Amino acid sequence: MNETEAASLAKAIADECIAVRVRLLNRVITSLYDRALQPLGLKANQGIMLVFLCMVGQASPGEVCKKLHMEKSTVSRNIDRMRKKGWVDVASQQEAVSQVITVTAAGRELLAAAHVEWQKAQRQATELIGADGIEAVWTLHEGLKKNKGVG
Amino acid sequence: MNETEAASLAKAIADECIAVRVRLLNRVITSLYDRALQPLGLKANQGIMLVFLCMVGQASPGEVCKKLHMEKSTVSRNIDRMRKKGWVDVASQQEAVSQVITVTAAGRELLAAAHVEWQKAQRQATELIGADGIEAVWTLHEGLKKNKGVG
DNA sequence: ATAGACATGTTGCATATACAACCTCGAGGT
DNA sequence: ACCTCGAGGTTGTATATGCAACATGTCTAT
Repeated sequence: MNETEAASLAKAIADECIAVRVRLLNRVITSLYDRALQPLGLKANQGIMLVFLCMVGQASPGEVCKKLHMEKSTVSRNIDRMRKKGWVDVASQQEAVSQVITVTAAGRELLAAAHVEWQKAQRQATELIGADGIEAVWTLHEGLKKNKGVG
Repeated sequence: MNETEAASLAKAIADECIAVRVRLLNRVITSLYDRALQPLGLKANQGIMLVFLCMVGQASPGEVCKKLHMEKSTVSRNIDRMRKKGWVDVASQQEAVSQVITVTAAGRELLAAAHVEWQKAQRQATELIGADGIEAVWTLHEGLKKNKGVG
């Protein structure tokens, strides 16, 4: 395989690859939200987890994994960080295997503060990808909900 | 802010948030490619960089950053890992600030091997998101190319 | 000339992600 | 009663990501 062959093969991959585009989109979008939330010491991912937990009231780590399609070790360590910051409580239910995560009052206050910053990022993201982009994101998300059962 | 207020605020965010959906999509899609490329010791991101470098022949780290919209520290460390594995060469041009990265013969062989595995992941991803999903991804990518100048 | 701005990379730190290995506990089967 | 198995979490290791700080070399304005 010489340089010319490699170049044309590479171009074929680059022209078609879904992962290239999805990962690029992820980096661009995530950076908008990370920067907006930075003053609160919150990253996009923990923000997403906080929103999910506030929404459902309480959940086990396993439920967070399933709904957000995050790896269990990621969830485990993120919950630990959030617990250390006082945003959530983790209770090992007596006689039960699974834990129960609840959001503290401080966590709810953080959610309220994050909402303001989130709106800024959401506005920037909307401007960046446009109405067509929004619709495209929703199309993709609906497909995943159908095929993966994610939240 | 009590639990009820937090729950409805959280639901409003979850229902609209672009980052939630983009990040979820990224995790799902990336895992398909990571698993397919795993036998080669290659992760999706280094695969993307390898494809880009093969396609253009040679590039500086800065050019990789711009085209792939990756942070310069990410590129710096990834190039270093790829150099250690013998996939690329890095030459500090004499009298020049910027470096020149080229793909080695081993790197081109890896590209050829990765192409086979890539096809598997690409097929899985296509099945997962469907024709509508493909079109949506392309819509989003075209928008980013227009607004961000990415490759 | 020389000082300061700028471009280019590297390194430190923290979080995010994922696979693998491990631990613990409860549920069934024998 | 005991043993295995599986579900649920934690920890180890590695890569990915991004901000901040730093190092270095170039270029420009004075």
